[in-house]
Amino acid sequence: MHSVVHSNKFTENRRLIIIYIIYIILYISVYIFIAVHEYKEPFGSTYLCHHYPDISCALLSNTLHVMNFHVNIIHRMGIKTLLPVLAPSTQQINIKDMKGTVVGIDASCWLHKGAFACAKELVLGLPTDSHVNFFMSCIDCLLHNDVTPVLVFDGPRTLPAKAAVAAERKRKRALAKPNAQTTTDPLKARTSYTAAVEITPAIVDRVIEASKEREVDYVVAPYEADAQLAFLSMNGAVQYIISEDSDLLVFGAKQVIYKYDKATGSGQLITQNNLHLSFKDFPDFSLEKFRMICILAGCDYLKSIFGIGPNMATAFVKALGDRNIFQEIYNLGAILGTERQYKVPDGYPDGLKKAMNTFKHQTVLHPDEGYVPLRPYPPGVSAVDMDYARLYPYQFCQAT
DNA sequence: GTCGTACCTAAAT
DNA sequence: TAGGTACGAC
Repeated sequence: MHSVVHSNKFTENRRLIIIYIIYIILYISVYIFIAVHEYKEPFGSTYLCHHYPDISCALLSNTLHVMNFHVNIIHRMGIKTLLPVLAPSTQQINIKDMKGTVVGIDASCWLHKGAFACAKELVLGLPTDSHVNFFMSCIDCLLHNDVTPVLVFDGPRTLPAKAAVAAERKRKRALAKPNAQTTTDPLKARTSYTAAVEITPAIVDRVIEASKEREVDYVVAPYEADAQLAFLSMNGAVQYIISEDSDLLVFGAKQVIYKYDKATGSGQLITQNNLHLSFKDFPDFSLEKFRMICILAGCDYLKSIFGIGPNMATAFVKALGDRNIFQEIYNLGAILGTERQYKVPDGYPDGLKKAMNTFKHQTVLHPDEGYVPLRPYPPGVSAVDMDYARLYPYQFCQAT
C-alpha cells in the first residue's frame, strides 16, 4: 500500500519533469527560430514597416537591422524644429490672394481653438455652441472671400505606433478634470479645463452637420488628416492647405499655410517649390531628399537616431549624392558593428562619426506590426506616393 | 555649433 | 494641442 502511493507520486513527479523539459525545449526552439530568422531574413536589405495598410502614408517607417541590434528610424507627426529651418522658404499670404481657390482645412486646428473657448462647458457636458460657432465663422470667412474650403477631419482610429502617446494624453486629460473642479483659483481652473477638453466624435458630428448646411465638402481621414490633406494637394484637388502640421510638406503637399489668423486673414505660406531656399549649397536637392532629411531627423514621440537633428541629417543627405540612403546607413551601421573604431568614409561629414557611434546605444525597438519587404515601385514613384494612391478612394464625402 | 530635455506660452470671447 | 525657448552636454 505504502509503496503504491510512493510509486504514484514518483510517476507524477516524473510526468511534471518531462512536461517541464518539453516546455524548455519548445521555448529554446522558438528563441533559436526567431534569432535565426532575424539574422538571415532582413540582413542587408531595407524594410518598410507597414503599421497598417491604410496609414503607411502617414507613417513612413524604415527599420534597418544592423548586425545583432536594430536601428529603427521612424518619422511621423511634427518635427518640432522644422518650421524654423524652413523660414527662408516662408512668405506672407493673405486670404485676398486665395480668391477663387480650393483650400484644404486641417479641421483639428479650428476644432481645438473652438473648444478652447468653451472648455469648461465641454468638459462638464454643459450645453454650448461656441465651439461650433467659432469653426463655422472661420468657414464663413473663407466663403465670404470666394475661397472654397474642403474640410479634412482626423479619423476615429489611432495609429498603432502612437497608441502609447494617445493613452498618456488620455490619462493626463482625465487627471486635469478633477483638478479643475477642486481648485479655488479661477485661473488654474481655466488651465485645467483646457487641458481636460477632448475633441469627441460628437463635436465633429456637429461641425459636419453645420458644414453640410453650407454645402461645404468634407473628408474623414482613416487615421490622421495630414496624409489625406497632402494627397488632396498632390492631386490638385486643393491649391492650399491651412494647417499647423509640418509633416504635410514632408508628405508632399504643394502649398501649406501656417499660423493662419482669421482676424487678419493672413498666414505664412510655405510652397514645395520654395523648399530649396532653406537648403543652400545643395545642388541636387529634391523632395525625396527633403523627406530623407526629415526621416533621419526623427520626431518627438518615437526614438530617433541620437545625435541626428535637422542639421546633421541635412549634411548626411547632402553628402549622399546618388547613393541609396538606406543602403548607406546600413553600411555605416555594419562598419560600426564589425569595427570598434568607426571610420568616416570619404565624402561624409566628420560629425557623423559621433552620431553613428551612438547607434550601439540605441534601444532595441520592435514596431508593433510585422515587416513587409520594400516593394519594387514603378520608376519615379516612391513608397509614399503608392500609399496615397491607396488612401484616395477612402471616404470622400460630397455634401448633399 | 548641434542636439536633447524640460519648461513655457498661446489658442477664444 | 502645438510651437518656441533656455540650458546643459558633447
